[in-house]
Amino acid sequence: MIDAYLEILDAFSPLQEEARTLIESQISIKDIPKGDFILQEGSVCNHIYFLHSGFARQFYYKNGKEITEWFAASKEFCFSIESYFHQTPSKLMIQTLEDSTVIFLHRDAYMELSKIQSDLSQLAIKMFAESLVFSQRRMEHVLFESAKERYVHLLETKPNIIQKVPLAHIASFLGITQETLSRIRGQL
Amino acid sequence: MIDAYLEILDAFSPLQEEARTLIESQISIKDIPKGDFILQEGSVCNHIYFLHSGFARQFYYKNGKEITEWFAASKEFCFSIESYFHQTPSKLMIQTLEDSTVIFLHRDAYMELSKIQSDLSQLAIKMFAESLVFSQRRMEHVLFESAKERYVHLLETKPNIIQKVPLAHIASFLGITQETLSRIRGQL
DNA sequence: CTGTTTATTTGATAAATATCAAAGGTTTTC
DNA sequence: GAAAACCTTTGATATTTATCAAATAAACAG
Repeated sequence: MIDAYLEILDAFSPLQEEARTLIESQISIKDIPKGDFILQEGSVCNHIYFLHSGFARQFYYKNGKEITEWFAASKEFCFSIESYFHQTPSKLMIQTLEDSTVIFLHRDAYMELSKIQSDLSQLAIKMFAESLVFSQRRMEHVLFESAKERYVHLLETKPNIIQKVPLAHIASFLGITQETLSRIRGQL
Repeated sequence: MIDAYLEILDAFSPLQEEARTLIESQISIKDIPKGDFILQEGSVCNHIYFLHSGFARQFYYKNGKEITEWFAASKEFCFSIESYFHQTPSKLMIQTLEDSTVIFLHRDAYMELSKIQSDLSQLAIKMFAESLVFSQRRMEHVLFESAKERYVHLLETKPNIIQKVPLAHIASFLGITQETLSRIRGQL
């Protein structure tokens, strides 16, 4: 399990033996049953989470409504960007939608090690850079595509999401209402 | 001029003397007259640009129309995230809207130095992390605020933009048409 | 299974924004 | 300082999406 994790990190940015050993020393693994929280509202996000298996949803409350910000599938990462970087209480929650196995990479330890081991700092740079590219692209979709186009795009990039997630969550992720999404689906 | 630049970097993430010296060795400074391009379409973005003075606009073409992605004011940074990280030809252009003085930090040299000097890698991590937080926040505005709210928010964060930038650029940045923006202004 | 909750669809209407067209304003340029 | 180019506003209408209300459909618990 850890090997698979290290391989995925290595594919991002190459890691020598030393870096791998350091990472191994700073991770922990937990099984989290369906419906439980990986990150709770109000607590500080001190880890980057990797879903070894399972499926999770990131969401927060806005005007009393749940807003889904992101879905993390198996072999993907998630964390609260703002809480992690600013060390503030998270308004974001991360909840499993299936029984999941999650690898926790501890922030402070990782940050410290990244100062003395350049493979680790390069990995951090690469990961945050890729997130930034990704975030930028999503912005473009949100600004210039219709609700229908965004839904189609989501289906293409996360085809299995439909089976796993209630419509309302997908709608809030797309920034539209549930009714609109239902009508869009009717047209396809 | 370079000192002011190093101070700003240092405020992001502390830099020892060695790191400062290395950065100084990798920057160049250019005066760029109003209307000229800091980054042209099709060329690879090999620098992070810092506007020592002046004002610039980042934009690209989508369906033949100019879309403004961002404005960089004096003492701010800009670059094409995607071109810089993926080393692909930029679809984004950066054009000055005033006579400007720009400090260029060279990518490859910086990346190499960041492997051997941890202040530099920590600076990169910090800058990209902050960009990510910022991008995330903008996403939230775009998804859940009306055109009017976004315009008001822009006025609050960049109050001098109105004097410097034609309406059409602001409208495309906000993801709305020029006519809608004109009507919003009429209501305020 | 059967009632209850939860999720999804459908309908009628309202609000926000886009589109197309044209009229006024400003700047710029020679 | 008049013509041209550019920028901004205004009007009429169309489209997209939200809102509110209700009807089905599916999942779940006892």
